[in-house]
Amino acid sequence: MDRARDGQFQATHQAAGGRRASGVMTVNKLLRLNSREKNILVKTPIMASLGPSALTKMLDLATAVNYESRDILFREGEEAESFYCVLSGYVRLYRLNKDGREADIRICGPGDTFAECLLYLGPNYRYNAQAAENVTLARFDIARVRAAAEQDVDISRAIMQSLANHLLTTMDCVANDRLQTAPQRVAHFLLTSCPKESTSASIRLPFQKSLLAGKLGLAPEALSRAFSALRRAGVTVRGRLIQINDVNALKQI
Amino acid sequence: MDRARDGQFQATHQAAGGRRASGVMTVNKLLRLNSREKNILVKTPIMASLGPSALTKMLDLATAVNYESRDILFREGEEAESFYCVLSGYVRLYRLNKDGREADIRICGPGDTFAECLLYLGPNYRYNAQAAENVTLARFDIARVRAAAEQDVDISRAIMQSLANHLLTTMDCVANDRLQTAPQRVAHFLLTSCPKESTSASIRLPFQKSLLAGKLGLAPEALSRAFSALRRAGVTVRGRLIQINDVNALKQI
DNA sequence: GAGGCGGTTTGATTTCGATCAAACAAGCGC
DNA sequence: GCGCTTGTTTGATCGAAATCAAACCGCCTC
Repeated sequence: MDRARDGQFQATHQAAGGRRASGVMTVNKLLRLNSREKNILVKTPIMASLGPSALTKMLDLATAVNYESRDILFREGEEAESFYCVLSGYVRLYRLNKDGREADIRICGPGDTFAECLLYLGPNYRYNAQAAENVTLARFDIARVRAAAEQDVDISRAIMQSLANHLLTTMDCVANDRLQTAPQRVAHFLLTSCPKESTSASIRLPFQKSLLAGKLGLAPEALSRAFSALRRAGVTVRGRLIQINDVNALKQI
Repeated sequence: MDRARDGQFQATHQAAGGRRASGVMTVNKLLRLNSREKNILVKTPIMASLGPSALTKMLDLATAVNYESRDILFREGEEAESFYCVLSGYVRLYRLNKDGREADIRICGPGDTFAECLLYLGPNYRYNAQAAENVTLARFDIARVRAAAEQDVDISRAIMQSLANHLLTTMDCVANDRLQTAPQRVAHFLLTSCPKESTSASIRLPFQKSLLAGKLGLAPEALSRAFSALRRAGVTVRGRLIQINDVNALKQI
């Protein structure tokens, strides 16, 4: 269970993210996945559709990495060696403008794959990636997976599905940014988090509110105000716990 | 050259877009591509990487369609039978909110492919598509191309490259929307339209300003004001003609 | 050349969310 | 449980762009 059982350490190019305040070099160990991690990985969308032989190939190519909260996984412009699949925790993908302001492009949680678009594109990462909390990731070498995809249609089909999904999700994001106000975005997010066909629900946010704010393209203050605007629609917030009294009222926002 | 030489008409499901004020049923003819159209198509990114046999297969699957300005190609929620590649003209992909307000998600010009993500996803279109001017498109049957991609790695690789490109472009769009002001977006657009390594340039917009506004997520008025804000950076606008005196000044915006 | 039409610009106003600052709450380590 | 750190809320203000309205302009038709 505990990754520390294995003494195999390996220096990586992510020096920036690998140091903690304590001065101890942390994680960035490259290991085969343990069985718990494999169990998670095989259930992710990108793996679930693979046949047995393709699945084995991909599992063989996967290594496990841990990052601590706020570690930088990679930066925009760096040469892209790997893409990733989140096993636990959350990762922020974001851009910087030239004043240093950040904007989140996507928040990746368990089961999400990111940077896999570089399998078929230029050699550099196109955005920054940072651990939003302690995370465990499956890492895949881009060149090797590219080769595997050429051999195995299952793999390339899985990648295409993943790309197509991300594309639609990202297009949704553009449309939502351009069409919806802050309370509407929050309402929409809550509705997608509700079990289908329920009239009321109670949700626990899977991450910090500031991360949700970034995901929705809002400042944290704006998210907070959006929540309080939703009180009149029967939404009660206490910490990460959110009570939705009337799902239909939320849909009217 | 003239498509009208051929009398083959065919009723399609796009009844909405097929009628003109004159009462004459227009276009929506499904034809093999003529040689001029083929020449354009084979140079598009999605076709250019194909080997000879894959190229032949795809050309065999392509039909040509014309739409007039403002015709609706398809609507969100409709069953998706085809995806498209633009041969000439421009197409808007957009979403509606429940008040009926529209937001553009993407503007597709010559060489651009759209809705190809549905090859690997649900059966319905996820946004609306409208001809922004008279357009000629290559239409591909989704089911047939899906089958062809299973057979031919060239084809599936080309689709993946297209998907990966759109994904990155769309992520850029999210980041730009969230990080850049109106003048910055316009400056960025102009810079991408300039020939590389030039100190000054003169550009002709390929489409109406109102379309550019939508592409940049702005109201037409906001685009107009952004242009006038760029005057101090040496940008002169007369109709569709744009004179950029100092490319480097634009980069500082 | 006169009109008409669609697109663009300009002006005035409003709205929404960002930003700054400060109060507040909640964990968490000790 | 205490105190610090970090995240969240609240308030006040500012700024950017949307909206509404009207003027303007270029282009096409007749």
